[in-house]
Amino acid sequence: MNSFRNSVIEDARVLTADYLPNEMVARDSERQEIARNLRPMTEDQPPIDMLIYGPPGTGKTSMARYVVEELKSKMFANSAYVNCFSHKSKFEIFYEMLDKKLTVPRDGTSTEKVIQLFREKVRDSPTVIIVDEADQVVDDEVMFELSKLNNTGLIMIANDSNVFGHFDSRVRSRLSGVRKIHFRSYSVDQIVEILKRRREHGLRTDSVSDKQLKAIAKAADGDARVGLNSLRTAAQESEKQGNENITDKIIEQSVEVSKSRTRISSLERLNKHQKTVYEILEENGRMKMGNIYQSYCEQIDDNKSKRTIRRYMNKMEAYEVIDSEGAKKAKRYALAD
DNA sequence: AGTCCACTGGAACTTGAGGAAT
DNA sequence: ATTCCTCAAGTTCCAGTGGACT
Repeated sequence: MNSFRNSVIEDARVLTADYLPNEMVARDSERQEIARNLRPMTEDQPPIDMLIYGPPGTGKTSMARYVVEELKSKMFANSAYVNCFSHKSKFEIFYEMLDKKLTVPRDGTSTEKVIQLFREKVRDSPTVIIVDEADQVVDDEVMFELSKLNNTGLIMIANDSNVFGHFDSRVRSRLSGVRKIHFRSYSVDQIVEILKRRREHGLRTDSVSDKQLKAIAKAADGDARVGLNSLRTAAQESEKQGNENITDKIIEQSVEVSKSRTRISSLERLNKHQKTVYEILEENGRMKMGNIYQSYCEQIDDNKSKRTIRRYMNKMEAYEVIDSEGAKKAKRYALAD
């Protein structure tokens, strides 16, 4: 790829959060549990469906992909991945999981047809379906259809464990056998370990010290993605400056850059109404619902109903953009820290 | 300890866009 | 061209709950 000798970076791909490492740090029991639930597939039996949940940057998606790759190395199996943040509807979700795309974007193919095509695809080869950001799915039929499919295993990924709350009882009972697996935030030491392994494969080894990795890990606050982005940003910046080693100053800057970048990217996901709520909380600090909604209506012409705003806020809370404390009348909302 | 009511979240209903059927 | 159907997004309605206040 690059014929020049790089001063710091040896393999940039290794430093991205999407890179799938060949072993996962500190998630052994979770790995085993996922593998155990999929294992029946190797004996032609239906696997146990799963919900993996936990805060951002705790390795949920990576681990799911990791275990599925592991399974594929042991048997003939396929996998399908769909992220429901950008594909929310029944049509889009099934369409995304097909590998032969139809004429883009929509050629009048009905949702039923797309599901039928997916069924055909899955019929002859056992398939693990990874449904990322499953809490974005509003239509409970999707989960029903997915859980009904033969010859497939289902891994759902979400931020909180209560994603089925709004589904109807038929779907809930269908999903009642789903095994829930909790991914907790990483400790500082665990993030250091993750960063060390990436350094080993992606960087010239002595370009960044253990102590510096620890500083990055501390700032990442349990979110491995933030840690990895900080390290990559620091490495790229040093490279650009032609330095042999990453300096503390660059580390400090990169941590800031990457933290604000994550914040911005989660803010970019908010719609206009959610942004208004965000700004109100930013300005006023901790507030109760009534006051938030009142200010919101004052600031915006085409205001949505209170119920809708509350739904939006539930989402913001699941994505850790805002926080709440107390219950009922004493409940107060604020920006997440 | 009793009443009040702000807040929550489930459920049914409405709206509007866009494809399918005739 | 029109009517019908499906789907997503939002609204209206409402019962339950437990803090706040007396």
